[in-house]
Amino acid sequence: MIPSTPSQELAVLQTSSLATAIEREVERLILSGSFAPGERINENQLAQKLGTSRGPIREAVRALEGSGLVVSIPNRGSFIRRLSIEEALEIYEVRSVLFGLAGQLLAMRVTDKQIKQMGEFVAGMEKASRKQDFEAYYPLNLALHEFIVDSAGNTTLAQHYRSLVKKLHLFRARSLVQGGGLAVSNKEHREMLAAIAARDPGRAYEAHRGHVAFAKDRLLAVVHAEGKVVG
Amino acid sequence: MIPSTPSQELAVLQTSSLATAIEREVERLILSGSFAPGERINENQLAQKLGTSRGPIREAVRALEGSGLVVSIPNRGSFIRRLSIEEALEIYEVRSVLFGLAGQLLAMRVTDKQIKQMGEFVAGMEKASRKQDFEAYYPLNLALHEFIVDSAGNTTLAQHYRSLVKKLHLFRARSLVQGGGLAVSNKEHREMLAAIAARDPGRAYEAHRGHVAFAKDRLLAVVHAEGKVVG
DNA sequence: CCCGTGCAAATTGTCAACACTTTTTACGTT
DNA sequence: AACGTAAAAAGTGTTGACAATTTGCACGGG
Repeated sequence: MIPSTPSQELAVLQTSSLATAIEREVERLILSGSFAPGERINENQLAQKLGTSRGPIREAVRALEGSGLVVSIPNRGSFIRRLSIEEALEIYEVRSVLFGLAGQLLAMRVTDKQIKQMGEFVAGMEKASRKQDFEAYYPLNLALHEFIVDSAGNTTLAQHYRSLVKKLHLFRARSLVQGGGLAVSNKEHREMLAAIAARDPGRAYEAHRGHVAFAKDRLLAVVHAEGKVVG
Repeated sequence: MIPSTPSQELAVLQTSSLATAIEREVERLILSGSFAPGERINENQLAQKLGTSRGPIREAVRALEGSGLVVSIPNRGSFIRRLSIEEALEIYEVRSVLFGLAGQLLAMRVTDKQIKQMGEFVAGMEKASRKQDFEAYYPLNLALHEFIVDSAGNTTLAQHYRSLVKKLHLFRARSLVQGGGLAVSNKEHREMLAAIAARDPGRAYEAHRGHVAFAKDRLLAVVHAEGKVVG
């Protein structure tokens, strides 16, 4: 048989279903902010926009509800979840131990090549930090975190970690997340790298857990400061 | 308006939808073993059995896919997930730090009444253990774990923890999970309780994390022993 | 006897229509 | 003008039907 060369869109449909493709698209719309927290998802409107019917839309929304990005109220509709500061802090707590575990597991199995790769990420962030280049910093930071979680060798851990990170995107004040300065964060990255390079699981756990826990503290500090100004 | 007294089944439908009710029912069927791992979920058959149509069934299955109890293959159907020993061990790793966090958080907020309640659970298990009464032991053990996770004051943590426990039910050899004896487990429970009662977060984290980690080790030991006998 | 081919049954994927609920709008009363 | 009420519009919940794909099975060739 002659192998066909379908469009990339159709290629996706071969391994997943239409509902899954819709789920990814809606998730993208939510995480990018196109769908604002609290906003209702209009099934008819979305179906028309994506050139499909309501059936697959409802399946996709149901899946998103399970991942916590959407809440459904019977006979009322599905709404983009609104994340309170308390919930955001809760998520940080859970995320911190998961990231700690990722560091611990990575320390036990890391290769020299992976250490080198991590070093490049950290060095790149330090460079961006010195130049106050936030645009360059952000993707590198994301890449380092993804790299650590993916390299830990525990897909369950990676799935739950990613789920938490996605949920955090719903937090209205997520632009504040980097509040507290890049220099402090870089220092923590250095300690993480050192612990991994030393292949010390306990030290790596603490360094990674602490990194997220400190980020939580920084967020809390910013929110508190904001609250005092506003109220 | 006169409040109606609908059947319990309909009462559920008021707060959730038919798809959610179906999701719960199918989840129950899976966790109870009525649906065996690897088995396909026949949409028509299930719809007829539950007196509904395929629409809500598909929504429910889609949600279960998100929680990892079901895997869907396009044009083939949805299957009860089969959990390998490697995946089970992965889950234990994640569960251990989550339970550790639960213990840590509980130690920081526990009331005297809660300490007393925990003590009763532990005492009950010790009693059941002495009598080798597994039937009495199991629900008490479950209750203690649920109590700890629910009392930690972090719903995100509780949700993810429960999701992991449900997934572990898919493991074919879950009957082996208690392998290693109840006495050892009770000793760990005592240490957990002592750490909570002392309101020592660090000690509580270690005691709780260790409890699940040891359970993982015991499972691993049993599986290894079994493997040697078989192969 | 084994294997591939092709038809038939079963099953999933998708859609459009209908029933029911909620929300909005218009209207009349106070 | 404000409020309550009722009709109309909009939207969700559910169903049955049709299309497309996969699976099971009989048949015939090697």
